[in-house]
Amino acid sequence: MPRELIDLLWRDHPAAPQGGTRGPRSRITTGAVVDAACTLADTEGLATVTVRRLGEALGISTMSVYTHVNERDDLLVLMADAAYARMPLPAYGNAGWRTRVRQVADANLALHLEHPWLLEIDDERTAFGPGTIAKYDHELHALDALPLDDVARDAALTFVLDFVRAAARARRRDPRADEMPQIWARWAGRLAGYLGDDYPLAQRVGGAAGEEMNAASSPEHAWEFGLARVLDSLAPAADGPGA
Amino acid sequence: MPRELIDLLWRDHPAAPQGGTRGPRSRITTGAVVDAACTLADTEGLATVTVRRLGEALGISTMSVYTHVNERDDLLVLMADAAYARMPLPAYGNAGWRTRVRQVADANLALHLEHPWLLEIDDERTAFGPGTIAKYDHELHALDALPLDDVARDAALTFVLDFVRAAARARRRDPRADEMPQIWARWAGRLAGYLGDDYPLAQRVGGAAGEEMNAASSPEHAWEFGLARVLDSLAPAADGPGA
DNA sequence: AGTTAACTCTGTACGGCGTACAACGTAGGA
DNA sequence: TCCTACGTTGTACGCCGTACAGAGTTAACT
Repeated sequence: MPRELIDLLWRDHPAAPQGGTRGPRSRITTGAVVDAACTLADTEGLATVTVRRLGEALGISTMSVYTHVNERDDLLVLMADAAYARMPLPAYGNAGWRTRVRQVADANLALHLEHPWLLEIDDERTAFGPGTIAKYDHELHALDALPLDDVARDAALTFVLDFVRAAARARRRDPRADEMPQIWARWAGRLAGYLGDDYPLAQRVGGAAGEEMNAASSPEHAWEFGLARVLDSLAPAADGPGA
Repeated sequence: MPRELIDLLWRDHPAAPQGGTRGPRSRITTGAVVDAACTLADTEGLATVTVRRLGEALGISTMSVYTHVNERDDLLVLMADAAYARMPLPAYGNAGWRTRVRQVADANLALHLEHPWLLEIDDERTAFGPGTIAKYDHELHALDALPLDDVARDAALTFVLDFVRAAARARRRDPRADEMPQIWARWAGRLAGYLGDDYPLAQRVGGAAGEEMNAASSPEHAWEFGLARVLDSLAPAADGPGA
């Protein structure tokens, strides 16, 4: 089944090619492969989503995976689109643009916290998937009330989503997090020796930011700080170019 | 020479351990390994920076690389810190905060365009390197004139730099760029068939954004759009919390 | 009904990767 | 002089993605 990626992305669409009828029916669908890959990535990280482990999880041989997916890079695109497709896209009702944009930002943050591996997938071809397009359309409508032309509307949405991605990246649990206390214990003294009294501002601010990061409340603080600024930055457009 | 990463990062500092004097002098320094890795990444991409290729480029055996660097992940940290260390950090003079922040943003954009592989390195331990700390200190001073406490100042700088990283990521040349025209030629018709008249907003805006992206002037436009918004979003702080 | 062609499934194999380990060579300190 | 710390290297192991060829299965065609 060497169907092209575009047809695999749209495999649930009525117009999608279904492949010939000859030969044995495959025991597994492309959708099942993608789902298995997603749950594997959710539970053990994207790095463990190897073709071999995926075949094992599905109860098929390693090479059989390639019956349903052309190559690993394609699989990553399918995974990302599947994750986007599963996002709830609640109607905005008569909410104002601030509420709408905040809703979009919250939904995307939740998405990336639930599927951190999405941050590691950066393939332009994802843009042509049905889930991605549906999400894009829905999120563009959050900006309906703002007087932006098409290009500016796309740029504004990108601006918001890039902020969310950066916030999600900062919140992501470092795979080295378990060792960091020991590492820090070994490093702190030596680093202090190297630094001495140099860079007092960096030392003070960095120390404060580091403590804040362990304060548990920090991520929410940084999120609110940034999101408020993002919203403010879009506000002038709402009041016309003269504001 | 199994020195710890922290000591390798600060290898040029007078207080850094130099290792014993016994045995043959190594023909190559850690700095040379890092430099070779950076130029290799600049010219052929980070994926080609393998231990084997690095040894080849340096004229030493594969395993000799491990004499100067503990593991590949450590090498990436050293590379990132080296890139930061090489950034020019010009004095701000009496420029206002807007000029300063713009200068910081421009410098970081230039850095990421010159070394796109920096976007692929995301290791918290980089924060403890001398180049990274010097850069951090310098950039924090760009915000001197803004009435921000330490935690907010760090958050504001992160906000700016995250925007720059996202912009650089968008400008980065996709490794699949060469094939995209052919891919698109094969996909365009089928995608139109799948989409039909659905998602008219997404189709219109996406089309406009896509055309704009081929307009060569687009990246500068998006950059100016976003940067202006980032600066505006910091402005209220300058006028006090009441504004 | 028999043949053919399309299709799934699988095992083997190749060239890559990071790196553990042991052997060997080389130099200063005792 | 011998010891010992250190640099250098080759081999080997367990991963990875995937090309390829063969075997088994089924519907369509003659």
